[in-house]
Amino acid sequence: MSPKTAHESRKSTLPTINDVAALAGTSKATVSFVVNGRVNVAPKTRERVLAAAKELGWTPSHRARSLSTSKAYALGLVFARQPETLGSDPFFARFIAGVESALADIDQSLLLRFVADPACEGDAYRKLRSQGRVDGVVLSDIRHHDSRIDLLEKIGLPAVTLNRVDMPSPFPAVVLDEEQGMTQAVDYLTGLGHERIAYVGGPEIYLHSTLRRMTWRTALEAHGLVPNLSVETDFSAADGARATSEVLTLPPEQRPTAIVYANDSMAIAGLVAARQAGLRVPDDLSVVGFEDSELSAHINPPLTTVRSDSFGWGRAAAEVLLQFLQTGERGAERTLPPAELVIRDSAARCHGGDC
Amino acid sequence: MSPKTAHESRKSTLPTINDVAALAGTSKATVSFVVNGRVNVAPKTRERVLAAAKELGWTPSHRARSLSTSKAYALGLVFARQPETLGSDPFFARFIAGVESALADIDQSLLLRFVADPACEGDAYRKLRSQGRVDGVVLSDIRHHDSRIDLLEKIGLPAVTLNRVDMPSPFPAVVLDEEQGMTQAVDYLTGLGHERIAYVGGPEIYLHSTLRRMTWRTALEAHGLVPNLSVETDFSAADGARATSEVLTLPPEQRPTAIVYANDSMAIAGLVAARQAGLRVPDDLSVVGFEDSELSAHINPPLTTVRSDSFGWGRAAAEVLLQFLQTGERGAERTLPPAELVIRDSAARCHGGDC
DNA sequence: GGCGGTCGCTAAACCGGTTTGACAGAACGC
DNA sequence: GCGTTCTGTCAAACCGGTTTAGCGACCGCC
Repeated sequence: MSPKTAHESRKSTLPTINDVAALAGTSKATVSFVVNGRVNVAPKTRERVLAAAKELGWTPSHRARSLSTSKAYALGLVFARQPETLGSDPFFARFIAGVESALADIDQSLLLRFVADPACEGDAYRKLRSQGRVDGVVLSDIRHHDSRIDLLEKIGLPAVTLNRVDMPSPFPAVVLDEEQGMTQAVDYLTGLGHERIAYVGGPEIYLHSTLRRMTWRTALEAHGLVPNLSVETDFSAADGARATSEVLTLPPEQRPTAIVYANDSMAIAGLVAARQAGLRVPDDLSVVGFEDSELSAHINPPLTTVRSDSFGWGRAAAEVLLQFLQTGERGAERTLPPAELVIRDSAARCHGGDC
Repeated sequence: MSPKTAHESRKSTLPTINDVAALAGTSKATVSFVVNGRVNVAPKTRERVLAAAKELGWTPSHRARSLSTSKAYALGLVFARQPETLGSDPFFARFIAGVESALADIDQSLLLRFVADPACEGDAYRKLRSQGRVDGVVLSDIRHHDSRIDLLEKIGLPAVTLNRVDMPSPFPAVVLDEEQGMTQAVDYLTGLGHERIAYVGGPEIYLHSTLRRMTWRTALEAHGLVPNLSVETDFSAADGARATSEVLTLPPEQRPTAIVYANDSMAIAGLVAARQAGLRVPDDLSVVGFEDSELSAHINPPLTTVRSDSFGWGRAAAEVLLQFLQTGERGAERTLPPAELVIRDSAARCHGGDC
């Protein structure tokens, strides 16, 4: 660590706006005006200030700026899930990366919080608000009549919701149509001749779980089929395997010839369970996943699945929330390109049983 | 939104320390002393203050506290990876959840940043520092002679490194011995009679990639075997499959009878590729993974893999960094329980070829 | 009774920005 | 030539905490 230029070696204290003002021979106010592009500042002065800032390597202190403007310049994201289940969920990483990408561009940041106990969830939001750490929060994993909506409205913490909620909400939503992908999946399977198509879904406490199941149901009914085969799981691979085994123990004439899963982990685990039950995939059983994880293209057979742009969803969520914070208007709903079926090889023409 | 009690409906402005002081009939200083458990405050006064704070629902403003103490109460974590590769990496979610768990306990927070371009990496750290958004950073994915060490020292941003670095470092390290798991894996395979054990590793720019490979090499040599089968990948499932195919095109007498992978995604993709090449797993080829992803227990055959406690690693990293920030002393190195081989069914006794 | 010391508390300075109100000086209108 | 507006700048207040210096009151001691 040889001494560098004067300001780089003085590492104990960062330069402040006062240093810049002194060097530029102006007042703090002028410096502030310059960096914020505010009122009229003479071009010559502006340049002197910018030169001084550059020389000192000064950037406005986020802390001071945050205090004086009463803004946190950060958004929050509270996950009420076990880290275990997040690890295998490709949505998670992609989504937060998307949020982050929108925030980093404008020097804001993302504050992540994990809570195990749903009871702690409310406290987490309250604390985020009362400590003033975030300007708003992104609400994912929306539940039926989600109590967070009322809570956030009460404590005055703005939010954006992932997809619409099933109640009046003062907050904007960013909508990614997953129904379309689900419908495509069912249509695709019926097109292959399947008539008994099961659905292995996520926990019904989540709105999206129910929505996906209802879509599956509606799509089946549209083809005159009976949606009587659905199993609820906790989203884990283990539970996906369990659900699969369960549904495959049915007598052959009731047993599904195709299964749609709520995520790829379960689809893969289910596929394996089916094989262990003596079925060939896709010959005896067709399998369709959801989310399109990295691995799904590399298993055998490559997994047909429903892909959605989680990164884009995260980015859009951040953008919508930021705009909501600025304008205070819910504004027009932001809609993303719908989820789409990507066809690989895990589903095939139905030829067994009574097809 | 019916009006609640007085202070809850006054949602536009949060209570401040002045409100609390006024209600308790004391000065701001006394309130500050109480919440920080500082100098002597009469028990009666303390209670009055606490009661007032509770009644108003007051929590010290993070913003103000941050400015006056010149601390950010946040740690940073910069990932120079594609979000895609993070999504499938179970390490990522577990690790950040671990860091978060340590921070949330003490009302600090984690600031995540993703950079695509390595050139942007330095800027990200500089900005974090000059804006004063974090008190320190966690350095993961350490590279050979990692330039970040010098950079952080120069700009005066404290850090903790995941495992030791290969150069003099002023920063503490939190060490999780992955070599032991790798050695166990190789020992286990040789114990099963394997003599040609390949290694499909990650990018050699990472210290841990090289370290794992060297450990594989050393372990083989300890058994009198020749470590001539190793392939470098980019950690993706696709590249794992590619590497596997590559190594399996060797003539039978050179072809490996077992492969150790640097992560589970590659192991699974590799396993599938091997089958497509006409090999049975584990009969013709044994496969060992790394990381123990959720799915690995649910594929066929269940994957034998090396498990490390990423959550604990994250938590420990945060703790070590926080202590480093407080004391300024690197302190004793923090060592975690080593990675361990978990034996499932993807490796078996070698019976083919010249075993 | 005088004195030093401790206890409990407060006023005020400070952290580093933003923002308001005022004020010179130049430009302008008549 | 003088009043008026406009420009560019700055001093000072403010955001909401922490921290220091200091001040009465009370204590014990000689």
